[in-house]
Amino acid sequence: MANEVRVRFAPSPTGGLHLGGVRTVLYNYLFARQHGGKFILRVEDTDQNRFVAGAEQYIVDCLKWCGLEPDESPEKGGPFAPYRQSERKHLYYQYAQQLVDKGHAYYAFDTQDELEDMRSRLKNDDNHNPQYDYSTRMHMKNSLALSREETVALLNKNTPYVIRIKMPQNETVKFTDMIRGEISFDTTITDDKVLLKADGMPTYHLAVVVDDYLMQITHAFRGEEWLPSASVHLLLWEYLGWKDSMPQWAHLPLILKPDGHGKLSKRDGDRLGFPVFAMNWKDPKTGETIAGFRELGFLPEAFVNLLAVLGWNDGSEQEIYSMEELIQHFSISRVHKGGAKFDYEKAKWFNHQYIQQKNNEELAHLARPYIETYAEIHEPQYLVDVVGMIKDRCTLLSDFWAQGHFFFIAPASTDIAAIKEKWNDAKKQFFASWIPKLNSLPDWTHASIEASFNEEVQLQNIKKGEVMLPLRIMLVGGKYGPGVFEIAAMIGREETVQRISDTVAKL
RNA sequence: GGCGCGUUGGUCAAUCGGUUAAGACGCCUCCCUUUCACGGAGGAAUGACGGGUUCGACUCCCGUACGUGCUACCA
Repeated sequence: MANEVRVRFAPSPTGGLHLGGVRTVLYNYLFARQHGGKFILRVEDTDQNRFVAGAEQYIVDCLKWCGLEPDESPEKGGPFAPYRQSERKHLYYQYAQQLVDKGHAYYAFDTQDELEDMRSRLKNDDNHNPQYDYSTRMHMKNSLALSREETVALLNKNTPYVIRIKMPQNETVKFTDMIRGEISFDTTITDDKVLLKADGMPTYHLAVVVDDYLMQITHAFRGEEWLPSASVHLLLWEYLGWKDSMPQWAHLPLILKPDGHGKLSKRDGDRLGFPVFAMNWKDPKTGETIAGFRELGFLPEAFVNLLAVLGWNDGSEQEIYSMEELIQHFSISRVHKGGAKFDYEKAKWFNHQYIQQKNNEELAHLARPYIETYAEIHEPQYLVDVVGMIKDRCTLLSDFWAQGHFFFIAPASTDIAAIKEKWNDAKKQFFASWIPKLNSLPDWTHASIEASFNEEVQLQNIKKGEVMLPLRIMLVGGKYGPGVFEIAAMIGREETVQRISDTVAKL
């Protein structure tokens, strides 16, 4: 137990779960499984203003869909419960107080207005963001600048306050990141971060340290955006006297917008036409739904695979990995330092690969909902056969309808124009005389249909190519799909004849 | 502005001082296919820039540029 690997994913339940979040989960999960350790889901819901109903359940559902289920979580429980920081509120104050007692933190009574005032007063071209730090703290309303009596008086009057860390001056904080190697910061440049908010809730900075310690986290993986504040966390580990139990850090590279600047955000999805969230997310406030990979027709295995290799590779040429292979091959030190632009085309390629790998029974099961939205499926085996015939040309599960609708219902629209262009009496005659032959064909197989077609071509002295495309368009609606005689065999005699005569009538 | 982190084709990327600088996606050409795909064979396309160190740098060091992140009582 003492040396057990324990990692955690600590999302803030404020909305949909982003690609990058899922990748962070994945890397945590792989690392835990690889070391026979535990993967913990801890919900960081310390900001009550940003509470979003359903967001936590959504995250849990996403992890389930991806097959990345935690060993300990708010819903599952575990030896370090509760796993929701809002339910651990009572834990944090004592540590903040401990820091104040040791002189590493202090009470600050400044109101929002006073804070804003200081910032706007000090803001200039050389200082875009004035900080609450060594240079300003003695001019503010806090227990460092005020006398002991004044402080006590304010406290007794129940004046709202926060507790801030007192960042030391001119110290260098160093640590070794598992991905980036040695990283150092000058403590002077970071501000006196709020540790405990006026509502009694901890900020991320305090909560992450306290909970990582209490939950015996051994390795902490998080996004690169946390790097600048790592010095605060390191100092906290030290000041709280827990330095020896501090986890090893790894700051993951960001996933960037495919077209240029900045990290990928949910807005980019709508803008560029691809999903950013794992599953559909419906914002309970606006009612707006943001598309997810799942609903768009991605397989969870493909989604996990493509995320795994976005920023990591094992040095080989392998690109397709099962979860077991990922667990075996993954290595945090081979994760890239630089951010990666997300490439939706490549993402689709992965999904196509996984669709091809699946057997037809499984695929039929997965494609079923996408088809049932539009048409009734009478015979399960029929679906299985159809899926087998069209899976080559399906990249997303949703493609099964686009590529196979004509197996279930007559084409909603037929590309008449493409036939009309070269339509003539000879072709008209061909179909007119072929229909009765079809009606009297002794057996209805793609081979017999094709043989009959060839015979008729001979008889009418017409070029086969002249009538193949019209036939396809009549049955399918457009210039696509598997072999036309296979389609005819599948949809049956009656339907085939019906579609041919219906289309001919329109010409 | 300050500070951190990063930088190999359009994109994902291998290389861990000596290679004709892999591979994949996408793109282009051809083959297969009387459709569309799949598949097969080819092709175009890469070390930001400038200094060092070294017999030798994509690889190590330093600058510059560029990108990106942070700079909240948000995570």
